[in-house]
Amino acid sequence: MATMTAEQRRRQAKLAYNAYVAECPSRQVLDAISDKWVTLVLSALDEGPMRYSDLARRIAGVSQKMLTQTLRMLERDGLLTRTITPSVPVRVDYELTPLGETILPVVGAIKQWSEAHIEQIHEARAGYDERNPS
Amino acid sequence: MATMTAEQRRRQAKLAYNAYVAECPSRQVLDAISDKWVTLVLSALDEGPMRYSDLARRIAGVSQKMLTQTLRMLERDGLLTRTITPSVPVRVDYELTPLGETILPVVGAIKQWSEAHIEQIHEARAGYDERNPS
DNA sequence: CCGTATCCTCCTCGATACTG
DNA sequence: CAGTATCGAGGAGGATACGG
Repeated sequence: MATMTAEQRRRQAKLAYNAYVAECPSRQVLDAISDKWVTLVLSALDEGPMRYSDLARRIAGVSQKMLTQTLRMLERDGLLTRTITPSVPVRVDYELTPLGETILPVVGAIKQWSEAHIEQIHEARAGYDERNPS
Repeated sequence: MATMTAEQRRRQAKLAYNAYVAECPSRQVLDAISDKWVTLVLSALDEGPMRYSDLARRIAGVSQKMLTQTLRMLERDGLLTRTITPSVPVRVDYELTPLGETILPVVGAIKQWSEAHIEQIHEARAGYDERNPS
């Protein structure tokens, strides 16, 4: 449309850019693993398969709702499998898939960088907060 | 308190666990870089210092508010510097610090894993959604 | 040019209660 | 045991308008 105002063109560009960013693989993966409980679940399962109740106990702060939601997301993304044993009472086991295992080194890299540099970050924050009170 | 109920003990444990997780270096760093605009800003600045308006143009989808907020966070964490030149009109330049540069490989690792495996994830999602309609 | 201030909306997440 | 259903508070983030 040649008759678009500059205003309209800017909005269009913004929408297009945001759609593009949303499709970005890095963005999708980052969104997935930055979820509060995801790394905790993945790390726990790295030590072997676990039942729902094991995970709930191990990750003490999580609510039932969030644990279930997190597990469903990870199952949907193919990072873990969910196996139901229809005994009474039922038993549900979760286990990392090979794909799920391949992402652990990435999480490990983040962990390593974090532990190596968190001190510097804290110092930077303290300095900044001192220079900028309020 | 020995007179605590089981209910109270569970709440205590949950609070303690959440406080512990909040302090975790990985958590803090993950929270920082998983922000929608952070990786885009860091990547842009990897190519060299930039003015505020350069960043705004380059990252087309961001609002002024979010761009400023993101830059302040990164400055506070010591990942970039902010230099004001009090000309008229003012000029503000942003530049990565050495610390900021060291985090780029981590972001790169995420990007690499994502691009290598996003296809598998999309297939897993499609399969899951087919098996679980609704 | 580089922001701040305000308002307003959506959406996440926890708490709680209930079920096969 | 392993969830689902519902509600409500709180925060993130965009739009808009204004300021140094």
